[in-house]
Amino acid sequence: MTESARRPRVRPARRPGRPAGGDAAVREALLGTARRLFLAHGFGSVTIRRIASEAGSSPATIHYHFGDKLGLYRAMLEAAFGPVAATLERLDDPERARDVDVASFMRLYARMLADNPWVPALIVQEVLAEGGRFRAQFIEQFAGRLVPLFVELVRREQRRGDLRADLDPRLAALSAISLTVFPFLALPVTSRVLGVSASGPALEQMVEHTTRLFREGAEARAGRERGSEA
Amino acid sequence: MTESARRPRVRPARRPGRPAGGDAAVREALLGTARRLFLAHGFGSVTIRRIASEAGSSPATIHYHFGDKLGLYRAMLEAAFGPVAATLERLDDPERARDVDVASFMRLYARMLADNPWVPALIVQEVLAEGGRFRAQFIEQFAGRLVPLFVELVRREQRRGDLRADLDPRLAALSAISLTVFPFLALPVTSRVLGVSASGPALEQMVEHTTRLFREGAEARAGRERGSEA
DNA sequence: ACGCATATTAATCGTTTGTTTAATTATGTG
DNA sequence: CACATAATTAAACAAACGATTAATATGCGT
Repeated sequence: MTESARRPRVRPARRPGRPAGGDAAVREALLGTARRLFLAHGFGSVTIRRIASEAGSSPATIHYHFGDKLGLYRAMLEAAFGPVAATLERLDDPERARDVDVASFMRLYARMLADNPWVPALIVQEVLAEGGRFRAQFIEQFAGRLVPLFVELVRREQRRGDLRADLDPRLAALSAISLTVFPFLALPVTSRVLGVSASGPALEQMVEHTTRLFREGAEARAGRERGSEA
Repeated sequence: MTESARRPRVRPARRPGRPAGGDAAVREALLGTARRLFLAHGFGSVTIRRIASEAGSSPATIHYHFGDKLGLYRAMLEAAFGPVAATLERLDDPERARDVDVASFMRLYARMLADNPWVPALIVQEVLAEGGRFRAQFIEQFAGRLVPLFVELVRREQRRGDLRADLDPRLAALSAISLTVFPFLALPVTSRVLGVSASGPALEQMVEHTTRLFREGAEARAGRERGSEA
């Protein structure tokens, strides 16, 4: 009687049972692979088989840890937006928020985006895109607190006389955010057609350019006020 | 012999055969429905059954007109980006391009986005998003020609002495595009957290604010030059 | 009128999908 | 060292998917 009569024909790469290396690395691997694949192809175009396979696991393990595909997706979002939440926490502290201005805010925000390169991509795909599954939560948790904070900063600097009083604070805040965020969102295009980068010295150069353009475009100067925008 | 023995049990809403109203309206309906659904839910999450159903047609008709799901998708993109192509044509004409400046370019671009509200959404989902199926084509057809044109406009105004000579023309062009495009991309969020709109008088107000911020942030003024950004 | 080309659908095919179940192996505890 | 618990897999399921085919009805040139 040959060996193959008793054993399965092909020795599988991994057999059932609790693994020896007892830690939560499997969860992390699944979340990381899910982030990469959902980002690269979209929720509907990624199968849990593929996620499990590329994470060195199986579909049933996803079910065990996250319940279903949407559960894995939600857990991935929760983990991936962590750095954004951390940045917001730092600004909500009234102690620190006192001596922050629009320019330093723009710098802080740009560096967070540069340090976590999947965040711009997630914002594009899950917030800005129609049907993005994270839009409502993003507005509630982040945009709904961060954007008014930006507007308030502009108002404060207007009262101080640093920024033009005839600016609509909401439009000015929107412009500051545009100048800060869009270059990261457009990186896949601009890196090809402009050769720009958003890391290393090029990042600092870009942040410097951007904050200066906003500052000089919005600052109060003698004999410059026109009819109010608001 | 009863009638039901010869006929199908239920008279279907529509039976096979070439329809009476003989025109290409079916194609248009399919393209429009596809645009709406692909935009709302993403390529992978939309079934051709649903597109056909909501367009009042059948899956086989999609196969007849477009070959397969990807063929319908590509035809939809081709049709939807028509206005962008038209705008680019207007600017590539050397006759008209002579007396256009950065500000008027920003205005033109903003109005095109406002007039075709699905264009920003498509740019988000099919160009900026990772794995966007239109990215390469968009770069080749639009961004690759439009962005250098923007850079050239900045350079021209620098030579004229209208814009600061120490600006990096590529970063300045990027800022102009950021200020123009981002507000449309972010509309789903900003309309909720800022209450901004991008139509009617609010659009003109936004364009006016944006062009002025760029102009005054980038214009040449006495005693203002610093070390070159380039 | 006739007949070929055009446009449409119902029905169905083979896959692939997300999910579930049952079996299997390791860990931790008393 | 037994035994409950935790973590994993192979296998299988029903449902849904994209695609195809054959039938069918209209339009149109002759």
